[in-house]
Amino acid sequence: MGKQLTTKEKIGRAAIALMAERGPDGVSMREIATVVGVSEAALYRHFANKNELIWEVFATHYDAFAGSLSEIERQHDSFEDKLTAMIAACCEFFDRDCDLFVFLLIAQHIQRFAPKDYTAALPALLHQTLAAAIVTGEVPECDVKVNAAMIMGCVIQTSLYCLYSKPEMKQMTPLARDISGACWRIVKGV
Amino acid sequence: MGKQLTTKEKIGRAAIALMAERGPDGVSMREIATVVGVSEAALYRHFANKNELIWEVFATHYDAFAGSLSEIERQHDSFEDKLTAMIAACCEFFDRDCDLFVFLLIAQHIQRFAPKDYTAALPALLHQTLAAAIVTGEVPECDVKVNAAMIMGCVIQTSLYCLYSKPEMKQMTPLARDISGACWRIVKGV
Amino acid sequence: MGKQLTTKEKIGRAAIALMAERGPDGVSMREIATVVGVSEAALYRHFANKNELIWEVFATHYDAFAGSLSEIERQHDSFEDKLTAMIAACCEFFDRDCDLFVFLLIAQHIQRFAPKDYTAALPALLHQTLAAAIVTGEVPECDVKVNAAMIMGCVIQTSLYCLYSKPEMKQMTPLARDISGACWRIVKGV
Amino acid sequence: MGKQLTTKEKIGRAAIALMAERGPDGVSMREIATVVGVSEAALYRHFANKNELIWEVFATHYDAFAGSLSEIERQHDSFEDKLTAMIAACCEFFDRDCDLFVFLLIAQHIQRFAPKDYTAALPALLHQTLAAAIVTGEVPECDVKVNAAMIMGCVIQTSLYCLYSKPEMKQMTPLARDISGACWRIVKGV
DNA sequence: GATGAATGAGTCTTCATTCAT
DNA sequence: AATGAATGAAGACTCATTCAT
Repeated sequence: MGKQLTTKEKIGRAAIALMAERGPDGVSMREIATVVGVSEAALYRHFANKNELIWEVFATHYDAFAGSLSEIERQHDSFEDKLTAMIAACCEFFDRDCDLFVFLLIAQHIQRFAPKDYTAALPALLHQTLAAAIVTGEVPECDVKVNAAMIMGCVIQTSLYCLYSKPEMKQMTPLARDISGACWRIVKGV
Repeated sequence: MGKQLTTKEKIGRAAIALMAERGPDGVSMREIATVVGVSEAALYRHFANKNELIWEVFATHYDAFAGSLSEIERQHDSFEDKLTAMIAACCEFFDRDCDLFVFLLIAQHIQRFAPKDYTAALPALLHQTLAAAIVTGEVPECDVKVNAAMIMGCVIQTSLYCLYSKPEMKQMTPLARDISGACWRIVKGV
Repeated sequence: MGKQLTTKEKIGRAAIALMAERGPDGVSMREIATVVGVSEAALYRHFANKNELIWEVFATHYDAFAGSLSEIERQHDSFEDKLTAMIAACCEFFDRDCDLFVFLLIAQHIQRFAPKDYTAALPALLHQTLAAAIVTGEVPECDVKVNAAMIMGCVIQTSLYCLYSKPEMKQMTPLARDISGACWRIVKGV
Repeated sequence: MGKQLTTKEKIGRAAIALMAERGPDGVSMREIATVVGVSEAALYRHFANKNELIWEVFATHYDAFAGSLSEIERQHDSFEDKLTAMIAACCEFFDRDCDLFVFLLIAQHIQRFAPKDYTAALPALLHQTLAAAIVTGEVPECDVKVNAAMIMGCVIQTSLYCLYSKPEMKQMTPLARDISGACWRIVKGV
């Protein structure tokens, strides 16, 4: 049960799968329609145009993912626990739905389709969490944004490594402890 | 003096500038030609087609950059010095020629245009350097590829942060010490 | 009534008319679209590409024509009657739809667009008919393929003569008896 | 000796070879230049433009061939001898220089490049020869143009048969007697 | 909800041709 | 004689989008 996808959801999934691989500009509406098995015109019954399709699909999943990470953050007390749990969640997410992970976190060009005042929720979450940890003295004073960026970099780049490792893609979950350990050392300083 | 660029070089620069921003698929030959100030057909006297233009421009600069990093690596003795110097070089490169840096290191989709047997020189360089440091005991045993990926992630993601920081782009060079410190802690372990 | 052509058929007719005159390479998709009165893009809803357009149009009509000749062949008993009737049919065809005749029989380059294993049905029909006549003793032993070629040559070249005869094109039907007489003499030998 | 071709001659030969296969519209100036081994611009030092190149190359060889056939015609007395010799000459020509033969006699579209008042010398020669034979009573009264067309058809279509016969092209010379015999029967009537 | 047909603008690419050197 | 660089026009084809049904 629950496997019944609406046409709109199918379109979203197809867009994600295709664009994870080739980016928004590399995927045509025709291609998406073909994969879904509907006519091109049908796409326009569900999304006003290509831009809105991309953005709506992105925003929906991005918000959901950011929300779940935020939830995880709230469920842990120490910064180290928060960090470890969030990174573990990212790794599990990658292993569960690699296309979506890539689409959300790696296809940078997606930003082009964002509304003017859009601010990315994920970096923001990391900033706050890190800032709070500085206040509590768990981690020493540091440039919050730079350190948040490095943490994201550790996760994203290892994902890319897993993605492109041949002959068959590697799993991220086994690397979760290594990554969170490294990130903890990044912020913990000397 | 000496700044006389050939048409071919101008085409390459235009392609880099445009594609750094929007990726290969987001830039048309017409656009490149317009920026350079020549006809579209003129591009084809210098590059067989769009794919070759992309790849030749990428490979030329990528090889040069990888070569210079390799040189830097050779000029230092301890792993910590190597790492610090290489990251500093990356930061200076970003500040000096941000478009090219982005085109080379961030626009991942470029890989699509690579010949079959292509292997990226930059990760390879990091792998070797790190592996050697493990042998000498400078850094403890670890998964070389994962740690190399995290180092690259730290550099790339902070670059992205600088790139998108408004109102005006930030410089990477002031962050060089922070980044190399973090990377050193990543690999040095507990 | 009944003359309502679908767009696809109109495209086919336009292609035939234009290519009969100038050959496949001499006619652009734009030209065909203009003649039909649709956009260039519309052609691609009906044919995958130019090659397939050419080949599908050719094959459809060629098969139909070969089929009708084959039917005529079956309806007659003696070889002389078969030959006479088939040549008469060719002449009537030319007079009825000169463009199509030229497109099918004269524009030799069409063969370039054929699938690998394609064998022309018309020469094959002539070969069989002639071979059968040799078996029954109606015509003396001879090189079937060479004689079939000469028969086709008589029809095609007189068609060309009619086509280019000025001021106004000549009719083939009045020449039918002359041509079939000549062809009969070719094969009957001394 | 004598194998030293001028650049202009090389261009002509290249054009013939390429256009015999794909027709004038199927061959680009670039292709010709590449085959000859000169730049495209060099072609324009020898021919004003593509049309003139095609026409000049065609006219030169066509006139030469028509002249040689005309010579052969003059060297024989009876119509049967003339016919036999001319057809033999065609067959030898085909075997000696198939590309040129095809370029001259089969690529019909060449006519498009002819000057306004151009009249084909080869059909004219046949017409005259045949008309003269009617006057002398060697062949019975008949439509000169139609019969000339059929004779040409016999030669051209058998050439096509040889051209396309696989695996390796057939020779025309062995068929010369068959063809001239057939042509003689065409015109000799009952 | 969905589709087939259509389109104008745009894609990459090739064309014949020119011209300074 | 020859060439490398250039170009405007045209080539085939794809794009996102619309609309009558």
